[in-house]
Amino acid sequence: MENKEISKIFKLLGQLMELHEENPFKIRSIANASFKIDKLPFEVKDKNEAELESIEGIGKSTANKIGELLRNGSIQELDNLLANTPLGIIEIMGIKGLGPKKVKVIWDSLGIENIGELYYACNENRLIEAKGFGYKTQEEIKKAIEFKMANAGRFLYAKIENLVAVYKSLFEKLLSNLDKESSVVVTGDFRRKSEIIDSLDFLFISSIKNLVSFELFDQEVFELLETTPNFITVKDKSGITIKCFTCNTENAANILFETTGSDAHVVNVKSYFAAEKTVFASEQEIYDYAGLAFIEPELRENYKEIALAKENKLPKLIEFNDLKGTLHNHSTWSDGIHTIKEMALYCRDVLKLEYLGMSDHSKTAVYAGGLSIERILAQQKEIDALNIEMAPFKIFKGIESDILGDGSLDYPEEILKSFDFVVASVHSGMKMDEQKATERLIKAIENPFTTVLGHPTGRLLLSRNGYPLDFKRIIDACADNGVAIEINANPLRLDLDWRWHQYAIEKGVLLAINPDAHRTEGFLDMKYGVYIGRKGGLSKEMCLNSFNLAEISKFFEMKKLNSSDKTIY
DNA sequence: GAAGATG
DNA sequence: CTGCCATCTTC
Repeated sequence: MENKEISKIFKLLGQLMELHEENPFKIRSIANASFKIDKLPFEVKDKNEAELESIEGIGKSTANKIGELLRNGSIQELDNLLANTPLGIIEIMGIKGLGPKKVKVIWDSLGIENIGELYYACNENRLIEAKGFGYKTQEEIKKAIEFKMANAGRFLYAKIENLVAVYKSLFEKLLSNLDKESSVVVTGDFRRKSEIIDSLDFLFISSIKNLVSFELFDQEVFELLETTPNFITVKDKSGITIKCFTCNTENAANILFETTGSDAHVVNVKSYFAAEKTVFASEQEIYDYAGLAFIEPELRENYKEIALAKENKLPKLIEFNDLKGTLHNHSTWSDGIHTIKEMALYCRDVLKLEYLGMSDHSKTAVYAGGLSIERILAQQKEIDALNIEMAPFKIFKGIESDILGDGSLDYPEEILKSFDFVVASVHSGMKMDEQKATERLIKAIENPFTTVLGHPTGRLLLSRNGYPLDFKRIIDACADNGVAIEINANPLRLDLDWRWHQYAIEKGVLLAINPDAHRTEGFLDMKYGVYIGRKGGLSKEMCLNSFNLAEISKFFEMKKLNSSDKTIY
């Protein structure tokens, strides 16, 4: 069991204790332990109880509970609480805006025990009757429920990556019993590397007709949704839809092309066919037949890729190895769990990068350990020393500066001046309308010290919509001011959305694949940033952190040179 | 810790 | 009715 999971279980335990009004001191210690465990730089499962007890913020009883959880896979106290709490109540606690206190109020006073009832109560305007609830809260909750419903059964790419491999090998095994020559390939959303996956699609290639029936599946695990002779749809326990297509080896290329989609792409490619034809030896042949250059699966979204293929002007898509460094990362100076040195060593020795951009949180982000001016100066001293020690590897001094409500950055000019680069991002006031949010961002972009615009919309996929933006104006402003835009590589963000990459690239705006790492493993998220950049048509030439050390040093210097003859206010 | 909603 | 403060929740 990993720290993240343990932390989540303790969080739930704390919430349930609060829901059942247990001793506030005990609740505090459990909540505290949850927070601490998530931020530990080592795995709790590798330590014994005595070692755990010596961790600041974890006492004897908490250490015991961790031990119990690791031994038994459960905690008795939690099981008891769970037995006394309807499942629906626990689901309700997962809705944004509702913590244990408020959930208790609606459970007790309105008798609501599941999300359906809660939604009904919102629609009947009954929630405002409960103490602590007003019209605005009711509408927020209603929206949150609608958002949740609309996203049920959808999954982040990164969340189901392992599952895809598991199912693929399972299906391969099942099929090989029937046909030694059979093969299974992944198709659909996943093959196109969509940021959100609505269904896992597999293509079974075999000479046997009507190969797939529900008998193939473990009916304890899968629920049948739909079946036709060459197609079956099932749902697994996690709620994801799995589509299995079958074809023979002769039409495999065609069916792979069609099931990969997107539908609009397939239709558009076929419109280039001189005559209807379905037998191809490979996808390459399909594109040849249409008079188009081969189009990588992730580009097949009918977003100009066909016009580019027609002119043979498709970009050479970026690859992980094109990245020479990484910008926008956190350390123990703010809310990261590894020191600058640990982060730097990982970049240098494991990832073989040439540089690391540190950008901890700025002072307004107090909840994330944002840096006071004094601490910035101290951090920069540490970086200077590390740069001598680790040369030629380079650590750039940066900051993730909050963009305040009025669009200004978080420090006075003389401090902003001290950084090699500044990532400017919004962390507060996320409910602005399009006009206000756009003006605010443009003001931050026009700040001469802004180097990179961080996670432009603030979205968290499947959990929170970003604020609305006029993307054209934002990107145009970046082009005018020489500001790069981040592709935040955290699989939950992937923000800037790939649908805007082409426009940015056309305007000459560089995109930075930023992991936003809070620990060494966080750097690996850059893989997802690369995937989504590829989807947006990003080449290494337009990626800021594909620049080598000399190039990016020059880029930062030029930006600073330009900013020195401008003033902010 | 600040900010927004509520009472 | 207003101002002010306490509580809950999020970032």
